[in-house]
Amino acid sequence: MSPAARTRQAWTAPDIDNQRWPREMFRIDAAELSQRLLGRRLVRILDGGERLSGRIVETEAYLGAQDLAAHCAGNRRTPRNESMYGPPGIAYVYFTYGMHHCVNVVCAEEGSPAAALIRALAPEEGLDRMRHNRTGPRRASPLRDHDLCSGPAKLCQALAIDRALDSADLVNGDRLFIEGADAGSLFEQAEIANAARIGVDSAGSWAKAPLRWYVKHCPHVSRD
DNA sequence: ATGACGATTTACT
DNA sequence: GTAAATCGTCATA
Repeated sequence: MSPAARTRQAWTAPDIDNQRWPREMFRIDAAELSQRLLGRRLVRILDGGERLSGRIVETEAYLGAQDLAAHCAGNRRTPRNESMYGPPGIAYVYFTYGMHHCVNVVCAEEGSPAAALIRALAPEEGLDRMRHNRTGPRRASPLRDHDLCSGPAKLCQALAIDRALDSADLVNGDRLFIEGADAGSLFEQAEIANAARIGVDSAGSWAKAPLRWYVKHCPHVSRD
C-alpha cells in the first residue's frame, strides 16, 4: 500500500525488509532517529529462542547534555545512565518508579549522550507470551492487543526487557535488535504526529519541546 | 545513613 | 479526574 493511500486507513504497518540496522544508521541525532524508528520492528529473542516483536509506533528524543529532561542533562554521568555515553546502536534500559523499565536506542557519537525512547509498539510476534509477561497466566479477561505495548514500561514488561539488557548491542547482539534497514522515513509527514514529551513537566523550558512522535490513528500508541 | 525523586501504570472516585 | 504502588538511584551529610 502506498503511503498516500495509508493516510486514509486507520493504521497499516508499512512494508519493511528483515535486515538489521548497521551501526552507521544509529550515528545520527536523537530527533532524526526517533522519526526514523517509526514503522521499524523491535525484536526480542528470549533465552530459549522464542521471538517477540512489534512495530515501533511512538518515540521520544532525548537530545543530550543541553536537554534538561534527559537523564544526561548537564552531562550527568552515573552508573545508571552510563550506556547513554556508549557507542551508537546499543540499548539504554533504566529502572524507575520502583517497578518499571524503559528502553532507549542510543545514538550519535560515542561519548555524546543521546537516545530515542521507545514508547509504544504494535505487537506482531509472540502476543500470547506478551500477555503472559504482562499479567501472569491467569486473568479474568485477557489484555486486549492494544494494551500490551502501549507505553514505555508496558512494552518492556511484554518483551521481558530489564537492566540485564542495558548496553546490549543492537547491531551484533542476538537478544534485542531492530529490523527494517531501508533508508529514510517509512511514513509521510502527514501520517506522523509531533508533540511534547510525556512525563517531563519539571524540565523547565524543555518540557514543552516537541520531541515526541507517533503514528496517527494507531490504537497502540500510549496516548493521542 | 538518610531522604527525595522518578522519561509509569493501575485502580479507583 | 486523583492517588497509590514501590524501590533503585543519587545527592547530601
